[in-house]
Amino acid sequence: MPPILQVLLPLPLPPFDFLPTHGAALPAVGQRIVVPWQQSLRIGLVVGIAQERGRLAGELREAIGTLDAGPFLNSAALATLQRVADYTLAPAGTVLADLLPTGLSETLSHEVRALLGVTGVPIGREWFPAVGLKPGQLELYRRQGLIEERVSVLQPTATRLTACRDVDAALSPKQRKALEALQALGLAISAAAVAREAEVSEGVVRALIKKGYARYLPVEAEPPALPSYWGAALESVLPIPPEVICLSGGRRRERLAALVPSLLATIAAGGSVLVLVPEQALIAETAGGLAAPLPVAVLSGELNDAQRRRLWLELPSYGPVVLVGTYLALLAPLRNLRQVVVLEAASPSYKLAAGCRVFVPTAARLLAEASGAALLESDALASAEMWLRGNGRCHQLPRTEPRLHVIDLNRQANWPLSADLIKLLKQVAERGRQAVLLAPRRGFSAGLSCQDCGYLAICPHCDLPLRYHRDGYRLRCHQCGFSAELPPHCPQCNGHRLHPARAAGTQWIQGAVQELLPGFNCWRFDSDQRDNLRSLHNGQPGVVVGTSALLRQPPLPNVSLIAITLLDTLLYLGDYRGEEESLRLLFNLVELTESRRPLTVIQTFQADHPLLRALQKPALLDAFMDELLARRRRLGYPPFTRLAKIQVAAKERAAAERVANWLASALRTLGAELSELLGPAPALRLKGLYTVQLLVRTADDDRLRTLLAAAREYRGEARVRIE
DNA sequence: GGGGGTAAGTTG
DNA sequence: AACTTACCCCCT
Repeated sequence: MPPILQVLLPLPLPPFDFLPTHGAALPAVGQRIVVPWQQSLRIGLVVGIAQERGRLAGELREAIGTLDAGPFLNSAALATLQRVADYTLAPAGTVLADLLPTGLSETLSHEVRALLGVTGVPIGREWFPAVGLKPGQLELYRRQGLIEERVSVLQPTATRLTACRDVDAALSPKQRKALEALQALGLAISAAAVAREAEVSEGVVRALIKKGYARYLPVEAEPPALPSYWGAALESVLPIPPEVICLSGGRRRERLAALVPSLLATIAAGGSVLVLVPEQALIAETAGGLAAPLPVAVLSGELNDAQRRRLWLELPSYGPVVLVGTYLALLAPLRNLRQVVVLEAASPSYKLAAGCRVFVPTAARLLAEASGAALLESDALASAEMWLRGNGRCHQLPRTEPRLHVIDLNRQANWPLSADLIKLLKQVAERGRQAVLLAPRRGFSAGLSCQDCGYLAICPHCDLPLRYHRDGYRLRCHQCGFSAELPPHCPQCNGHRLHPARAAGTQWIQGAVQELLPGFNCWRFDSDQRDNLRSLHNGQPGVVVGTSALLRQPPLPNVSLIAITLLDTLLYLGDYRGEEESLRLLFNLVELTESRRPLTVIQTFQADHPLLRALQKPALLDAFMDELLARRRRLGYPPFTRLAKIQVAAKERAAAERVANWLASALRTLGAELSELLGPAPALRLKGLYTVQLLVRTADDDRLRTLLAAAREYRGEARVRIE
């Protein structure tokens, strides 16, 4: 009885069973394998080999063949894949498609031939490209056991020119010169290259080709160059104690520098390190900073297919190395992975927006567990989760006490720039310095409303206010992209007093600054308009108004003022983590500027918020984090519970509500208690779909999995998504 | 009887 | 996800 191969394909499905290729050696777990799939072939991974079969062997199809001599994923990566699938409740194939950046969508060479002694098929004993056969025919021969097949990855080729006959009397002197030059070159990139070399015109070389003295030859393409990074060496700092697993405080560069001794030690001991960053923009800075003292390789979305393939195939043969990458590097075949470092570990950019929607630091933790590697997370401000996990093993780099000026908007008249901020901006202009103003959103204002009847413009596809944009005087939905002209009068009462809502966006702030400081440079930087900031980078005076997009830019050299124009929006953005995330953003303001202590101004209606005290007095930060945790514990939020969001979406409001209510009752039937089920919330329209949200909150993973079983298997009139 | 569209079901 | 099948409408 032959064993059964469990093959995982990069499709939103669990592993499928196949019979091993007839007459071939049994593949290893982790190896790439080509299998027949529907009418064609697909590349998958062997994730298990079972002795007993789930269904009759006759119903299984036979694998076509493997692509490599050994595993494509190592056992730690395979275990991580499985753990991430368990954790996110996504099919393992979804996780594979999300996390494996190369190897499963190669172009294949596929050939067939008749088995020895087989007659009556229009195929001989010679290998023959399978494209010449109809898929149905191929499948028939397969089932009857008449043919054998072989597959391999089609290597990328390049065309080169080569000589194929020797010089003879039939050639003109110039042609002779060209052919001799080509013979000397062996393989030439092009006819033009030969012509340059022989100092003749290209037509001469073309004549050689036409006469059959030279011809184009497909050759294996050169391996693509891998990117290398150079940066200023990091200033050496005191190493952090070896037991530390959570690092916070300081600047990004300082945190990176503080990690170097630990990375050096791992490399010296023959181990490899994976350093994860949340976004592409941080790759160069990180790899550049580490490359001076350490052997560094990089794997991110910036690499093209050929580069990824090369790196993946070469990594197992590398010596100890620091691999700097985005989530695409999680499953990389590093030899002897001893340390996983997650930089900016609380960054919301780590949350995958599609597929299994895993939070990458969570996947990194599962990888570290599976490989027996040490895990170290770092961020300007530790998240509640990091703080709890790192209990007693947290290390904080010294923070400079900011020069903070909190402006209580309850006591100031001017809008959107308070009198105090205006005074400070004038000083910046007078002294020829730079200022950075961070607004809570792009556009002119948060909405358009009628002063007479209270009407507020709402998106026709979403239950959200339309944002008011001054460029082109339009209303835009920041959720679905809908855009409309400004109505000439109120659609509800026909009144003419339509006014922008007070919450000011970047356009409003920029306008206000330009009015205040005529002739002084004022740039805008948000996802709508990314002004060229070169003059500011060169140190020239000016103001830049932007959103948090500015934080991903290099720091400015001559900043004397940073202002948050409205803290309050930030505080109420998002969920129960709003406060923590706001404080993190405030700590990250130091990345805007090269100067140590620019004046930081915060305009707010809540001038006595505890967050501002924690920002001002670094010594109070531990107490702030402890209080944050205490509150999370009291209210039953993560990290003390496991929280899942179920999103039900349908075109019809009634369908979404029906399914959500059905799910809620199914959860109760499964034993969900009152405190474990929150919602269903009222239906909200987003991008034309009515969405209803349910939250499931349990004490542990197992309980969550039990309760979510119903939602996971639901197929019906609404789309159900679990995060 | 078939083109063009959508919804539902299957893939080993 | 990518594909097949079933079904409907409408036209010839």
